[in-house]
Amino acid sequence: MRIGEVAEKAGVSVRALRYYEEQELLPAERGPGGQRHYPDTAVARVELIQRLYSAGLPSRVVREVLPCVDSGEPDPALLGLLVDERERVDERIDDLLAVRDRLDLVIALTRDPEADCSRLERAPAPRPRR
Amino acid sequence: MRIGEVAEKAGVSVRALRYYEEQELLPAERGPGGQRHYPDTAVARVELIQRLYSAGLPSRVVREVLPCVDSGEPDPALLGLLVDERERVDERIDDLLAVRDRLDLVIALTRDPEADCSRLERAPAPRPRR
DNA sequence: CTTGCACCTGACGTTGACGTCAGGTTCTAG
DNA sequence: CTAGAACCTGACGTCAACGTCAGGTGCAAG
Repeated sequence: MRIGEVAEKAGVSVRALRYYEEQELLPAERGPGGQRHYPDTAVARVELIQRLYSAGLPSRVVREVLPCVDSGEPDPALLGLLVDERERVDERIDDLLAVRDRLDLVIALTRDPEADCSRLERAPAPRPRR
Repeated sequence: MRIGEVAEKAGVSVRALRYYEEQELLPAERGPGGQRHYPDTAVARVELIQRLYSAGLPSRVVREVLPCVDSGEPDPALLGLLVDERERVDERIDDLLAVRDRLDLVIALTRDPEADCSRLERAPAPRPRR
């Protein structure tokens, strides 16, 4: 596949794909004219990259864990890093759930000001930050 | 409370609090010497701001919905915006859950290469991006 | 062959959420 | 009263993940 097709299928810009290559997140073969050529698996890899970014993993970490996470190949040297990041993702999930609950509460109150506001507590017991 | 105490309790920098005031996210009273003074509720508000940022809400949206979300005061004009953002938060949660599952899989494989890898599918059926 | 779109390589611009530094002021402990 | 910590206001720096522009090349169609 050429770059434009990958970009469209993965829902990202062409620029982003060139950036990923530069960052060594997504290698590309080159045709005789210098054009990039990608295997079909590239689309899924881009989607994974996007999810990792969306999960808030810093680019350095993405670069380190990507080969391992993408292929499923275990790498004992990365275990600690993987566990740490899993922990952070978990915390973020809790944050997001709290925000969602908060939004739900306000939405419910907006739709029906007499709604049962007691089901959701005011503040969902924040945990210590970094 | 003075700015340093709020910063410590909320786990953010003093600079961040001044930035929040500048962005009209967190107003501050001023003492005679020009020093900022915050009510006790400021700590919770800062934590909420952090969570909203962490949830990926753009600053413009945070600025708009913060008063309403913080106080719980309903504002019908914001209903659409709130619902939209709730939707986006939901999508991010799904992303994070997928990433966590992925990390769990690799961690399990690293710890025990003979583990049951079939329980988690290779790709958790990505939904269309923005 | 040429038109036109997709692609190429630099290289500079952008945005958000602060970090950091300079140079001065205010507050608090002894 | 005085030292030092905590605070103040600019103002410039930073970093990631691209956007955008300029100027040139590759490739499939008619």
